[in-house]
Amino acid sequence: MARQAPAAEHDDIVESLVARMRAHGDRATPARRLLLQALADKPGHLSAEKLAAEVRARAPGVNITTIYRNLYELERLKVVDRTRPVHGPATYHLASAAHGHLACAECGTVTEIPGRLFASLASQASAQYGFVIEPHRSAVVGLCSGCRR
Amino acid sequence: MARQAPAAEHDDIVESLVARMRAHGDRATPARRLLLQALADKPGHLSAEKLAAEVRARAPGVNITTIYRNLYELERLKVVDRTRPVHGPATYHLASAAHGHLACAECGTVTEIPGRLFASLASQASAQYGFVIEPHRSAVVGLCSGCRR
DNA sequence: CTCTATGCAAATCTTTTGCACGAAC
DNA sequence: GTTCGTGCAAAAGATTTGCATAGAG
Repeated sequence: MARQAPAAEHDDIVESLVARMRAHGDRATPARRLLLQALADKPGHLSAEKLAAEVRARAPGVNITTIYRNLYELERLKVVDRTRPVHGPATYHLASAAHGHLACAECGTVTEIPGRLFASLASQASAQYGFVIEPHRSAVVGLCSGCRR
Repeated sequence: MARQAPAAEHDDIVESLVARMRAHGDRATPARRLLLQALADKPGHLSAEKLAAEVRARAPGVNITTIYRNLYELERLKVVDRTRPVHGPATYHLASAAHGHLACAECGTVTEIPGRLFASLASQASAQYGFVIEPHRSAVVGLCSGCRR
């Protein structure tokens, strides 16, 4: 339902995130709302440049610098996750449910997988190295089913 | 033993890798030998710039471009692995025994761990997504024991 | 001698920073 | 009215590319 209004569906998500920012003393600006909306609307992992394009579709004046500065702040607040693919610019997405990433070295595609697949690795890394892994920030490199052969 | 001649210890490794390159039609140049030697001598994960410094210690004229071009070729031949840390330039190291990486998001340290810790994740990624992971090319992000608290 | 590898300079791509002005509270 | 956010320009950092020449086979 509401197939014609995909953006509106995420208004509540955006507002709750704006509230979260304000709780940290950050102000609620149009550019921020639009950035959060772009992150909420687009399921995939987007680069700063792509996100800027999304924001500009509604507010043409927004500079890429603003996008970077807000992404940096959002990352600090753990609202968004930043992942670096094998090649090209870093990608960003809302820090949703626990999950990890499979990044294809060949085609660059990033696939989300449930965080529980990291359970075994997580317990061993913790026990043997005192290292606490954060799957949502990690990209495990390899070859996807399409590029495998 | 041979504590005073750490570089010489790896001469055979370097030569076998040079041979491997020649088998692919690549020529054996001084810059390449020195790059491979730097990779063999230094256990850690080094950036192109650091590797250039190592090479220049013995051959001052070598350009960073040459380093990048050779690293690209070595990566293609699967002689070296390339990993992208959370921040900063990509790092390179010899593709030795199967292993993975734990990259601390706080201090940037990269820790090598045995590839077998990825066994569970590997089998599930393969079974459920047809994705073949390559732990040696992957950096699992998190917090190291020192930065954890 | 032929073809690859390198040096050098310049371009490209991604991200960060300084500064002055405009907007949120 | 203060303080923070943004635009613009420029810088910085990392990597790639074009071209002429030096060097390996």
